[in-house]
Amino acid sequence: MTPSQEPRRKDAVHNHAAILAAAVSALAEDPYASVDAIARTAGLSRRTLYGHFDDRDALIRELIANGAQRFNRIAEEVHDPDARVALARLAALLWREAAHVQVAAALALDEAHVEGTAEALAPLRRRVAALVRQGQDDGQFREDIAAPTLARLIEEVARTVVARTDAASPGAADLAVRTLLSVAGLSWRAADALLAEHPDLLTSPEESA
Amino acid sequence: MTPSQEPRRKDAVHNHAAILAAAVSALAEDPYASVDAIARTAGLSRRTLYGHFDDRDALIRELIANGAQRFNRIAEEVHDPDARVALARLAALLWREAAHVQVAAALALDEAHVEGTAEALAPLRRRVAALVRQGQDDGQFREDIAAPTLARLIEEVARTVVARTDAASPGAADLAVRTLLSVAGLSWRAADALLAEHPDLLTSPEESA
DNA sequence: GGGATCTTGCACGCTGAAGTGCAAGATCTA
DNA sequence: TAGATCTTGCACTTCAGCGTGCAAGATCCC
Repeated sequence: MTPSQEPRRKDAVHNHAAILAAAVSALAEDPYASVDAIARTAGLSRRTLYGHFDDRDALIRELIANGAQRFNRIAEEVHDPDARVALARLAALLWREAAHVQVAAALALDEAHVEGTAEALAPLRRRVAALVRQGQDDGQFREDIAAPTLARLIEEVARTVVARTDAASPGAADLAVRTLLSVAGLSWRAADALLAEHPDLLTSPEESA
Repeated sequence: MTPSQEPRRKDAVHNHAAILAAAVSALAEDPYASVDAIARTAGLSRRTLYGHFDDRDALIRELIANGAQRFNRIAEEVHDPDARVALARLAALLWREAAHVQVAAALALDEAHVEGTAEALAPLRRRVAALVRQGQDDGQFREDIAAPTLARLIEEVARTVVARTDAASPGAADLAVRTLLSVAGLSWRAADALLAEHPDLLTSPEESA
């Protein structure tokens, strides 16, 4: 609520960020990583962590807030008029935040934080729901499953694919995108054709060699 | 290994089973349910549970063995020559074991028991892998994803759908079946048509009114 | 009924993780 | 460089969950 702080030393600022980053990677591996493990991952002592966060929960809450902001921003970036393309793009963009998504997914399933994450991710959820409705209205998405259910299904499958796939392996992002289009109702050939028409949705989002 | 026991009192036998059943339902809700919670769910004291199982791990192992046997038996039951139908039927049959599947899924993700569950479920896994290969050979399943990857994807999605769906809600089983066919590469209309041709795959497996 | 078998409550001990206080030392910043 | 700000190690408390010993009472089975 009050992001402004009285002037802090730069190493403190740095460490605060380092702890959050460490929490992302540690929790992505083990959703129940201890405070000690997180601190150590950040190269700091457990005691120091408590200088930055009141308790474990405060850390988690800040993590959620951070992640949600990223995701919701991404959701706003997607503007394609074609719901299929929009869904694919959303998936591709979120893929780049894989580690963050994994943590968010884990926390979203953790009884203790369901509420918080649900609330924070509401904008992203709304975007998905809107996409699904549009996709169905345009006759591009499946109609054998009611829109809210389908939206939820897509969320869950996305969660799973991100969480249970080695993000580093080549083609992993493609697999995620293709899977979501399939769940949305497209045949694999239709999805394939769609991606062929939109090469920007494939593989590396940066135009590296 | 030695299921035969010297004669045990019938209440003891009953309680042993009750504990296993309680473990299924308790762990389905909370994968980290305590021994105490499980015992209480069975209407027994924690102390009694330790009379039936050496420790928590022994309980879990017996649970895995039980569940795996059910699943593997189901996997053997499926004989349809059409891979699409076979996959759908497999999903439909497994759905009836939802609670057991949930536990197995949770345990399969738990670092401490991955190995055990993986081994126990190998037959089911092989069946899925074979189905996928056949489906691809017959040109019915997607070919944009390599067979082993697709098999894994189907497993993961199945896991998710079962775990994250209210098994009691009407049509939940249908949703699971349709989702898996989609992931296999079918368009939703193709899946719909397939299910229309095989009404026995839909809804209640028993022929109730 | 009576002996064997179970169940139960309670009191332990053990472990791991959370969170705190404090004083000494390291690091920034003005 | 000096004072403010951080970091750290260590000792401590709390708490929850696991696993055990034991004796008293309940239940079963012959």
